Amino acid sequence: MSKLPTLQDVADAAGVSYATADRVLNARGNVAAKSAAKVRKAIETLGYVRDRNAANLSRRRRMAFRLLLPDSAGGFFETIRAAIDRQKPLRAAQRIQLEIASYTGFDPVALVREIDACDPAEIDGVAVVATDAPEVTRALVELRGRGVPVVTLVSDTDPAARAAYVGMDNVAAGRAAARLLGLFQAGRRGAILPVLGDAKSRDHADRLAGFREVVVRDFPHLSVLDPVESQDDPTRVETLVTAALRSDPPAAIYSIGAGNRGLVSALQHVPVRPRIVVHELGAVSRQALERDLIDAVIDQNPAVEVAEALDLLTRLADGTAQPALPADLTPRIYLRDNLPELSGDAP
Amino acid sequence: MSKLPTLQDVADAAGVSYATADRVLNARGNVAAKSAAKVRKAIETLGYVRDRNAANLSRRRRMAFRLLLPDSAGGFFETIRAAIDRQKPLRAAQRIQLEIASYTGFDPVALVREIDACDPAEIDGVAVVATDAPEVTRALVELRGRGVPVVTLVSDTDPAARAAYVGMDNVAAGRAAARLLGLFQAGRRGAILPVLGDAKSRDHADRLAGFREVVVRDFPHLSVLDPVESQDDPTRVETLVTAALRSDPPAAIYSIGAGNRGLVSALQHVPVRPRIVVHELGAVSRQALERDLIDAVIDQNPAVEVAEALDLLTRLADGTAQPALPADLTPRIYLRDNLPELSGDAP
DNA sequence: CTGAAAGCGCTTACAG
DNA sequence: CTGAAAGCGCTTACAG
Repeated sequence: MSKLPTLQDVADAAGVSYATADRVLNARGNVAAKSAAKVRKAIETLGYVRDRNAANLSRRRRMAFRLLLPDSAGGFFETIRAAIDRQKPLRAAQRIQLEIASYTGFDPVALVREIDACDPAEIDGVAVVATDAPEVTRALVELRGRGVPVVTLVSDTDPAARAAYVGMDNVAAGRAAARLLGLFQAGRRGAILPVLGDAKSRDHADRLAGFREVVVRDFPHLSVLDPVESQDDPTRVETLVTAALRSDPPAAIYSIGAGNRGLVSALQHVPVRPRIVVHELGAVSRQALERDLIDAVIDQNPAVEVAEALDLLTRLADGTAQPALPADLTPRIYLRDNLPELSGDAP
Repeated sequence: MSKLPTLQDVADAAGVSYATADRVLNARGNVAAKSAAKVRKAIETLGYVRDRNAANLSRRRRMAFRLLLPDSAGGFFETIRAAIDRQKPLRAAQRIQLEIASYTGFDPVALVREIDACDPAEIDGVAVVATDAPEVTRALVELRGRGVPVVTLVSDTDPAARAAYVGMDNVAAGRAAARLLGLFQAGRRGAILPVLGDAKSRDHADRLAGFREVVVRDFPHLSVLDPVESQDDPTRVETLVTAALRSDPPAAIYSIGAGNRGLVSALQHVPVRPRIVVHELGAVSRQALERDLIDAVIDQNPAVEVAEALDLLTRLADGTAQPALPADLTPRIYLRDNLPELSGDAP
């Protein structure tokens, strides 16, 4: 373990005081050009790297991040909430506090209220499951104007309203679903039924758009049926899918929203089931894969997304250009063969 | 930013000295049962969480990890090397030094030499691309016996020889490849050609075994041809595939090893190409996806694996049960639609 | 423009 | 069994 150089070593090598070395390291100014040059050379030759933890300690850096989530119970946002809770010990040990604030439904007014409630004196960063509404954009822009870093999580909004979007590219996810189902048909003709949660929801609309794009371009022998809408309600999903399977069974189903439980129920006693791709790896979809009731799951690892959002906020709040950990948030494709081990992760 | 409690706060609340609070926090013993109870209660009620960074600083914790890699130039291990280099600034700022040691070929003797060269006085952890050879296992067991944490990376060995394996489950990868190609055939009969690098290499053998297992069980109408072996040489791959496509073209090809460049060349002017799944997302396979020369890539995100291995070693060397970041190292499936953005990552 | 000193929240000897 | 003190590598006032 060869000793790593400290700033004191740098100062000694440069023949200046610790304080001067610190001034050039942190570009605080008020240093003679000659001294600065000497320090810079010493940093270079010694290969000095600042100890980030010591720096943060002396700075008394403590961060509090607020995560703004829709209060929808069960399902996806429950998973997000669980992922946040699982991050708390890790972040607490780094003096980073995590607060969850829930807003009712996807109500823009409620969300704006929560955004406005973020006090720059208390909150060092905000991750928000956003919506497209202009009043939300306005509120976020204003929050950023007050100096609070903002990232959108899972669901994006106007780029001007956030430093970054941490979440899946839903258009890409739809495209991938189309590619899978298209290849599964192996050139045969057929119709695909999209089961939407809500056509007005941005992520669902994006997935459908990507899906259509690829089917039309690369699988012209396939047709996309008019989507049915379930409002993410499993019972409605079951009814809709059962009806579809009875009349004129489609060759494939692309389940774009939630309600996998209903889908699975509808499939339980079908003699020949269509090819099926659904979203979100949870207890239900996982079991459905294992029982061969569906073919593939497209997932946006919520745990990784949460971790990435927090890392990003930390770097933004720090101001300094910190190196990042690698993360790939592209849509993940799970078959029954490449499932991750269970870890209390699935809702 | 409500002030987080320090150990001093705990000591005050418990009515003992800082040192005593520290003794119970760190289970150092020599504390009266009554004092210990008071401290524990104070920790509980205050919600005290130790500042890990301050602790590490005062401990002068500096770590040096050695990564033992085969010296094979180009291709996969080049990517691993690049991922390690990209981790250096991040780890250096946390006082963690990274050293790469290369051993020739996959030669067990050379690897054992490198393992034995790890001095417990200098090295706080070792990540090794291992092989199955018994002498390697022996050397690693001995290294662990000297108190050095060991994890295997990318390629595993006897479980007794390491604390954990960080890498892809190659059997699962083979299964997933079979599932994809099986579904792509949509019930039609056909033959699949496996293109191996080296049948004696553990990871290739595992992939092939998983592949066969799923084809036999779930796609009995498909047959698996005798694998051809390329020694991961692109030119050989090209020759072998060209020959196969000329005589009796298979319905699909599963490229298990390296040499994607050769595969792509062979496919360049084929009128009707087979369905194709290959391994490792790199510049070549990426472009092949985009040009629709292949259908899917199965990838084991090397950058994430390296990060995970280093995190694991840090936790092992620390001794303390540190909370971990989420990571999913299961085989990743890329189509042309869900590719990650380029980031100088691909070889 | 330059420097000496206190303090961040811990751990580690050292003394009772 | 208990406590007081120094020090980890930085940053932040404060004084020249």
